[in-house]
Amino acid sequence: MSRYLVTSALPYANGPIHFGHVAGAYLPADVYVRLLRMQGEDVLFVCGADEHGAAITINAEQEGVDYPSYVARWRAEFKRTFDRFGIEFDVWSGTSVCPRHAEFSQEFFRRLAANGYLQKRTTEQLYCVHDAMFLPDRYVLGTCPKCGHAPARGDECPSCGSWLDAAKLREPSCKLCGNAPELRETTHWYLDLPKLRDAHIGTWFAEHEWKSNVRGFIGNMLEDLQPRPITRDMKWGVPVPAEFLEGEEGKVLYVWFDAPIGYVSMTAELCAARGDAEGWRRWWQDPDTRLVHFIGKDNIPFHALVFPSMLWGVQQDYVLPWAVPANEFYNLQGRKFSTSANWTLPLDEFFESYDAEAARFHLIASMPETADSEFTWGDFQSTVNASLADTIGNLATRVLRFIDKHFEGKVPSIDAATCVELDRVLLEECGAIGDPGAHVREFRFRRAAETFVANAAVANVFVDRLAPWALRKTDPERCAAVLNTACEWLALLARWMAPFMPHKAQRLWAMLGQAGPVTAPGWPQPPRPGAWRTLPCGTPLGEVEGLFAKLDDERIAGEVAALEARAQG
RNA sequence: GGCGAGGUAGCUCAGUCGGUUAGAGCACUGGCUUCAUAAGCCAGGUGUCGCGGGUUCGAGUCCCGCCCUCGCUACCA
Repeated sequence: MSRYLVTSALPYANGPIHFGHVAGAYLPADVYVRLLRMQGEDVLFVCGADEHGAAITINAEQEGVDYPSYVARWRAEFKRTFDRFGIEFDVWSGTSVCPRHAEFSQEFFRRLAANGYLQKRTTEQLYCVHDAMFLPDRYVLGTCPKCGHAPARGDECPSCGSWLDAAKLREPSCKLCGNAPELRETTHWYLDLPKLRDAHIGTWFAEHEWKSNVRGFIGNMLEDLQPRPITRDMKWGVPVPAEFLEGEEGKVLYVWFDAPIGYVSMTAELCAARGDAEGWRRWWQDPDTRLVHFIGKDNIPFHALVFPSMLWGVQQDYVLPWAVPANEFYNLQGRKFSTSANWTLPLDEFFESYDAEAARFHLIASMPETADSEFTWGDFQSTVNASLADTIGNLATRVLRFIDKHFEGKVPSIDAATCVELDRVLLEECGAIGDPGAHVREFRFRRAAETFVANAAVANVFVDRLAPWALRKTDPERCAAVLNTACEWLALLARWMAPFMPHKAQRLWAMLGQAGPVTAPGWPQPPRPGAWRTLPCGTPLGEVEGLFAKLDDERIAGEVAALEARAQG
């Protein structure tokens, strides 16, 4: 048995997260974690908000809010969204409030410096006197030195598309205040990625298996790697350790340097809360740990290259990522999610009207696993109606209501010989049965969802073939045996359902008269004849209710219209 | 510009190391059934596998060229 340390990308505390983030980095991780737990693995699921960086300070100041309050608001907002989706981290924190975050981050910096993986460089950068800050390239506007187009951004000209050096823009101005910035010298530390690549990371990456998007992106980057600055001239962030400053003030670790260290410091926060201050080492410095980073594709360089380089470069026996199941992007009805263009699904309204677990399942079933994908209302309706309500929900009600009416609401009886016969029919003649969990472990979430639905469809075929409504009149014992078998299958479905839709699974479990958590018996082995039944005959069933409500066409059309209306303003 | 991914049925997509008549779901049509949330089951496909070449006994799959779509291009998360 391995130990799994699972992380989801730390959401940046500067704006709302949407379905795309959930589908890409949080929901798959939650499903993965729930499955591993049912399989008896030792798992820790870590996440928190990423709370430093220039964008946060600028927006907080524009709103006239202090930084800690600003990020606290987003931290709470994110948590609310995760709660509504049923995404349950073992620890949820934030890089500005996690107790030992600064300590860990500074320690990484010191160790990397001591091991010769940092370089100090002095460069000239544009400084805005009015805003009292060095300007990130994107905050510089000016005239493109190549094509004369204005305004061009400091990083790229929107007209000719060429890469620009902000310092070479003609007539530069600060995007925030409009004043002309001046060039000032500043000193920063750079992470020596080429050296780390040559020392170990290049080989490590080449010898490990990766998702194709990760291998493609990083493989390409490795060929032309530059040292990367990891400090900034700012107030908000983890201070550069004082002994490095030599009198200079106001330097902090670059947000992308300290953010992933949050995975470590938050693990330590959790362990400390459990009374084991050094317990984090068991997760981070024991080679039996499998470190799994769930992220969107925008985070690939950091999780598959920069952070591993840091982890290795400190020479403290940190484990390196075992898997980086990076997803692509999830769009909304043909366009990118966009807060500014109002192309969004307001979460409050969504959860007032729709079942959170149905949403979970649909996001899993349409996840951008290998290519960008999208949420469309039509697809959502199709998943809810065809897969969840018709195939799965209706299976439960057709079987259980029948039993309520004709078998006193108890699991009907079956004898050993009939078990053998019906096992054969169900398991061998009613369609292909797969293990959704096997696909989840391979990070094939869409296929896992598909397999789960297919497993439910098998039972519909079984019930139709055996036609218990006819048997009831001709052979009541056989009728009971058929319904018994259908109940057993429902119990199996409830367990298979649990990682995807934990509450629905629990309800189905209760409908079958089962006490305790549906997760308690663990993840089911693939059913084999004579080795899968668990229900004692005569168990009283619970109250039968519909698991999933169907969505009608008008309602869906209304949502599409509302989405477009919001975007029109 | 560079890099990457993709272009397969009306729609969404799956197709592993090249190997039978190219598959699934949805939608649609017909039949069966009546336990169930008007649910279920069975049956139904003439698809230039983006275009053009090439390699091969054999190409959706490999190679070359072209067209189209999208994303990324690491300093802004």
